[in-house]
Amino acid sequence: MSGQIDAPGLEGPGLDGPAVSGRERITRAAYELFSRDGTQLVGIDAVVARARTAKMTLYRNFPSKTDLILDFLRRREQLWTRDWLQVEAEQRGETPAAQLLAIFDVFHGWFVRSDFDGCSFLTAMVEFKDPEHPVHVASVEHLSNIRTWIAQLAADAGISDCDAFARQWHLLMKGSIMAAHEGDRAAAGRARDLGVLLLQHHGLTLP
Amino acid sequence: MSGQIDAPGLEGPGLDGPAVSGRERITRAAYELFSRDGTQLVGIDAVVARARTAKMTLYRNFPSKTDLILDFLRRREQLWTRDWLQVEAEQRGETPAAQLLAIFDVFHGWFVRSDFDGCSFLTAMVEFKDPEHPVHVASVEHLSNIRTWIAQLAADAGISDCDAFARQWHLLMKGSIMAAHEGDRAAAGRARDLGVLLLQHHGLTLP
DNA sequence: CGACGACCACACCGATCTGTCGAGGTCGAC
DNA sequence: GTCGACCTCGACAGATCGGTGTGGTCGTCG
Repeated sequence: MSGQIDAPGLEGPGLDGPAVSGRERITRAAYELFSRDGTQLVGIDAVVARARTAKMTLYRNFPSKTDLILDFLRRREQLWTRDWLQVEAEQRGETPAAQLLAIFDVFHGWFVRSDFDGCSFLTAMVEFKDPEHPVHVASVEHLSNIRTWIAQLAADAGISDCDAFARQWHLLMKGSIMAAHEGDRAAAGRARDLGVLLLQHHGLTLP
Repeated sequence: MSGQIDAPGLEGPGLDGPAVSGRERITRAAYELFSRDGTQLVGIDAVVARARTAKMTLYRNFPSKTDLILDFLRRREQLWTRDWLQVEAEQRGETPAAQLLAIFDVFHGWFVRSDFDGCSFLTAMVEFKDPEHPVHVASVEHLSNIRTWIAQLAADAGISDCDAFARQWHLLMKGSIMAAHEGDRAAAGRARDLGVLLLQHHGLTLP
């Protein structure tokens, strides 16, 4: 039970772990603060204070705040994308098509959480609008990885031109997340309904 | 030609206008900088420098930077939403359904611009994640106004439950904008294709 | 034991942020 | 001419930013 993942990034021991020290404490503190409040608003001092470490400990492990943000995005991909979204969706659906739709069921549980914090990749991409900024580039890359997974599911479902399909499916995901940001708690269901239309358009019938 | 609007916010005289002074210069400078770079990254000094005014001129007209941002969002709704998006879309389509689809044609022309700067309402909403922050509230309000327009078009098209339809349509719009942020220049076409499916699902056939 | 390296606490740097103040300049109304 | 409204210019306040330096503490390991 305690080991079960029921929310993105909330698993594992907290910062009060006994033997957890140094870099790991900072990485976890940055994850909590960045995922909730974004990266621009949160200062180095806040990260250090939350990690209960010295500022020099941070700068001995990370060359700059930018590197800390990039590390956060990598961790986010591991905890949110892979360990949570992909595991949950593939667990809930039996067929690839059902797994695609299950993404929005998982999203629904995410959107109605009181501590819904949005997609860190989208947030970081918007925060760093300069397309050449490392954080922007990394965010686009992580988003692309999600799309690769979608494309694989689409291929398994027998959909031709699965790359174009994946971009459309991803568009629904991103649109629903922005709608959830606005406060629409039913956004996942709306995206799911559109997903059903798209799957039917590709000749897939659902149970 | 010169009086024709061909891009959001690029119409009208520049800052070099002769009799344009004071508050108006600041408002325009803020529009140019905020719409391109976001609101957090751009400082008061940058706005003042671009407007070629004194800082006191700004603070005599606006109580705080937050109020300047709120003024910018109101101006964005006038120039971008009403004068540009709504005018262009309703001009390109003859029927309400065609006007809805024309939104994505307009979006396509927007996405392929080299100076594509994204939706300021979405950007501001993400920049100020706190749901109670005045800028966040205002952004959600401006987004809601867009949806109201969509719902009216849907009602004119004879769609029942046009509010739910508008939320789905708006979801496609937001998803395509985020995809364009990622660099997908064909995002508008993908959203348009999904829009066609949605219209067909509501029993509408298109010319 | 002694050396080393990781850590902490705290002061500090220069830069930048929002916002304020005052002293003077320009110009139209009267 | 004179007044007053609006403007410009530059300095400054107070806070915070990312990032650095120092001095001292602790556990570990040769």
